[in-house]
Amino acid sequence: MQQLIRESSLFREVSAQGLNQVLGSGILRSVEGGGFYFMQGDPAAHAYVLVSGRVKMVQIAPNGQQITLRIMTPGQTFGGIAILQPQAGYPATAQAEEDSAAMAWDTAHLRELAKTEPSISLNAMQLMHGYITELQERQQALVTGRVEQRIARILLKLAADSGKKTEDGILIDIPLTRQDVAEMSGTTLFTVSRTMSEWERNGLLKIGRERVIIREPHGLVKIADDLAR
Amino acid sequence: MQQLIRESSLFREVSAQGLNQVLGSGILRSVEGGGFYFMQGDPAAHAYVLVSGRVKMVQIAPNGQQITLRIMTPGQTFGGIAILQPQAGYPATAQAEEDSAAMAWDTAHLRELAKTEPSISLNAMQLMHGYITELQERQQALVTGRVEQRIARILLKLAADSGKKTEDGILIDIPLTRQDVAEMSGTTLFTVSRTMSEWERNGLLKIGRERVIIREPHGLVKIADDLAR
DNA sequence: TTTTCTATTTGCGCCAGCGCAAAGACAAAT
DNA sequence: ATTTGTCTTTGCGCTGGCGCAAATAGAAAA
Repeated sequence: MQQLIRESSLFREVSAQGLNQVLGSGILRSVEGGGFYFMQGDPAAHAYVLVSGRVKMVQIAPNGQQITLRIMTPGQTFGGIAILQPQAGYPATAQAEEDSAAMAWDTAHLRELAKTEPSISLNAMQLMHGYITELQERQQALVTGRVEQRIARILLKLAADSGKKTEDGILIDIPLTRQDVAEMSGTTLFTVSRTMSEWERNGLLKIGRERVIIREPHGLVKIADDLAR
Repeated sequence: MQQLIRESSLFREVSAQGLNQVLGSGILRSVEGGGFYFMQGDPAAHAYVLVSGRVKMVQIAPNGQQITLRIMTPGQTFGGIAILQPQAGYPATAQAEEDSAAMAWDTAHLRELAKTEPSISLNAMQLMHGYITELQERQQALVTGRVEQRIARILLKLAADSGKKTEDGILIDIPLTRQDVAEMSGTTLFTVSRTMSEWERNGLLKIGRERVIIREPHGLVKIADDLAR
């Protein structure tokens, strides 16, 4: 657990004594599956490092449609904007997908810590930079790519993040509904189902209820990178 | 000019002596219309504050299609990620739309300055947070909204940023081609033309070559916010 | 086993928006 | 006034992907 914090994206490179302060000033929060750490727009009062479980960052559009931004695994940071004035609202909602726990630091402590440990600020910026890059890539895909490509990319990304090798291919080791994939790729449940079924017929995937195994990553990559439009 | 820097998004709230250092360590670069301050992927060596002219931030997709992220006006910061390790590449390309000039600071100086003036780090984070919010909003619009809505929003945003009141309505005070609008709203030149012509017929807009006047902002807002889909 | 609940598939119809091509309208240069 | 180059409009045809509804299939509970 200390290990996890020390290597977390927010506190890596923090000195030994700094780390003690960090550990001392954080509090542990646990949220059961389906619950929320915070909702989009809430004043950004805490930054979190996930300790156990899985947490989904989602956005909810005015019309109620959901967009899943990312699925976090232990060690990852969310709500990092809390370093700024808490007036800044959280830009997304953090929902636990299963029972989970996370360490939390409030704005005041964070700023205090950042004063003596500048790497915290840098880490936070690094994180934000990462989000920006990711968002831009996604936006690019949305504008320039076909739905098919977007789905392929999401599957590959999931495989990279939580893939496990099996004899059949790479298993995406999270319960994953077609709806989930749709929310991540900006399309509908139906289109995802049709597309993935097609891929199963071609032998690219092996799919089951809430399960995806990638048989031929290479084939997916080819689809994802295909320039033709 | 000092005025501009003092009030810029990157250096606001910096102390008087800090500001002197800032002014001393920056260099002035000018780029003629069509030229580039930097290209997407270049190592992020400098952060800039625009002094004069207009600069467009664009992304170029693998297939060559362009996405315009924002159009900067004097006082705004671009390339702010340079505070991080320059290994981080710029996430977008900065192209001058007309003859322009900008103050530039390199990574080493920035970090030095940030050490004594912590507000610089905070400003940078604030900036990044702004981008993230903007990108997320745009992504949401891309996924959930109709093309019509996206165009309406872009026009409203442009009006907010560079609108000038005239007797006919709000003039968007930048030369703006249909292609530009298309790149910002993630659609095509043709669709933009058709949509805007329609709006002109309905009296919402008055349009000309590279010119847009919003006659009834309220009508556009209604389209932009319309939940029906 | 049977029931119940939720996830998934699939047929069908539909239309928003794309892409091309050709014509028209401006603005600046000659 | 004429030319040249760029921006804009518009007709036409096409199709990817959406949305609904009904059927099917798994998994878990009873």
